[in-house]
Amino acid sequence: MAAKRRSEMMEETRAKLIAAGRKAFAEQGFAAASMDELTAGAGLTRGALYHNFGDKKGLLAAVVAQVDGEMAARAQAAAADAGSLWEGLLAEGSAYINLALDPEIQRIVLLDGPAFLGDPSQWPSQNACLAATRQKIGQLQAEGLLKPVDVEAAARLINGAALNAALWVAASDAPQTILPKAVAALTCLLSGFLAEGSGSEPE
Amino acid sequence: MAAKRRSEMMEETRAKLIAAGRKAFAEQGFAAASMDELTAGAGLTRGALYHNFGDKKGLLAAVVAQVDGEMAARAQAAAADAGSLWEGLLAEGSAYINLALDPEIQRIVLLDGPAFLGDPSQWPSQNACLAATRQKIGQLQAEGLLKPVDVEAAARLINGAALNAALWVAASDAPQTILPKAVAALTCLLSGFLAEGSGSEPE
DNA sequence: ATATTGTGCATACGCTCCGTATGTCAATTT
DNA sequence: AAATTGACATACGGAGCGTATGCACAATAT
Repeated sequence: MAAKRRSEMMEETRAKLIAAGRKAFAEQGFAAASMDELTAGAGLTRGALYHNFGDKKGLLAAVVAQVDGEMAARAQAAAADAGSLWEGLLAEGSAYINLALDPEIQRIVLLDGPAFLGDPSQWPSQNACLAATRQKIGQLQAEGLLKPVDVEAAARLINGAALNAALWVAASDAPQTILPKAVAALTCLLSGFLAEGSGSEPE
Repeated sequence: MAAKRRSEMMEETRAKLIAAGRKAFAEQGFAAASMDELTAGAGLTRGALYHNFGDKKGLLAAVVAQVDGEMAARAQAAAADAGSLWEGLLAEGSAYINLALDPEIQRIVLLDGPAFLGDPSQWPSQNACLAATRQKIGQLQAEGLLKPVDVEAAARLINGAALNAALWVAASDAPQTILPKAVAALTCLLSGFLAEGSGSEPE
């Protein structure tokens, strides 16, 4: 392996720490994860961690930002091949439920994130998922397909409903049987935003 | 003060610990709260705590159960003087948003609760709030006013949407101006559950 | 090329906190 | 009244976080 510049080394250790943190936080939860174990697993010590991220919560923030970005990408992908904008919103909604079934996402982003970093809308990563939903709703509203509700409020409600549904599905005995129920209920809920004679309603 | 029986003393110390825990968890969060300080504030030691609640999470569970019960009572009260069952559901929904604005409820029940005790539906307190919503939805559905969605799913979605909206409202700069927006959006969402020609739609 | 400075990270230390094991004294039992 | 139970306090050990300090190497200066 060729010699590396200092900045490259720095980025590499950051990446290693984030990867190790992601694994540890997902498996044990943020509170129970030990910084000593975590860093040792990455071939480093706590010194590197405090130098790069300030403190334990700093690493959590970095991990959350990474996972959040991946979530947004996956949700966008799910909504990409939808016929209409409205179907795109529905697809994105059910994609959120599916995303939240991922234990890693659930633990890190949905449970520990809000508990230790506070409200998601104030995270440095600025919650890419929420931004995507906001944008879709804005478009739909501009086309007159939705009732005139506050865009931000609608996005928050949708995301909140989806992630809570996912927590329920994930904690149940037979996730695969009640997952469709959750998606159906979410679709139902979303139809409440539709303007009266928009013509976009399913059948 | 007259002498007390042993069981009465026991209940009294439990109550004192729960009260102290409730205060400490609300002000500092569960993770940051010190059991030594907490118990000392109640004129006791950690010995009493471990004897009565097993461990730190045991106390959290007890506190959550208490607050959860109060939440359900307040939500029921808000929905009590509604004209119709449907309006009752709407009132309950906006009541949840208002409840979640309470910093104590937010911190203990909505943030630390799920993070440290897991999914609310599996709490020993069995989430009285959720049960109330479930029951209202069941009634409405029996009367044919709602689309045939899964009752549990609908209840989870509604509660999730409401609490997330509240987190958003609470973290904002001007809560009082965006609170009505959140309530309006929730009302909108809920109307998605209404059956087509139910006649219960507002105007 | 040698010296110097700065930086990335490791090591060492103190402090706090949790959980358990043990002790103690009052209340109940017989 | 002696014994036993149980509620709570005290004492102990271990672990973890954050900081202060040290070290080695890279980057720049001369």
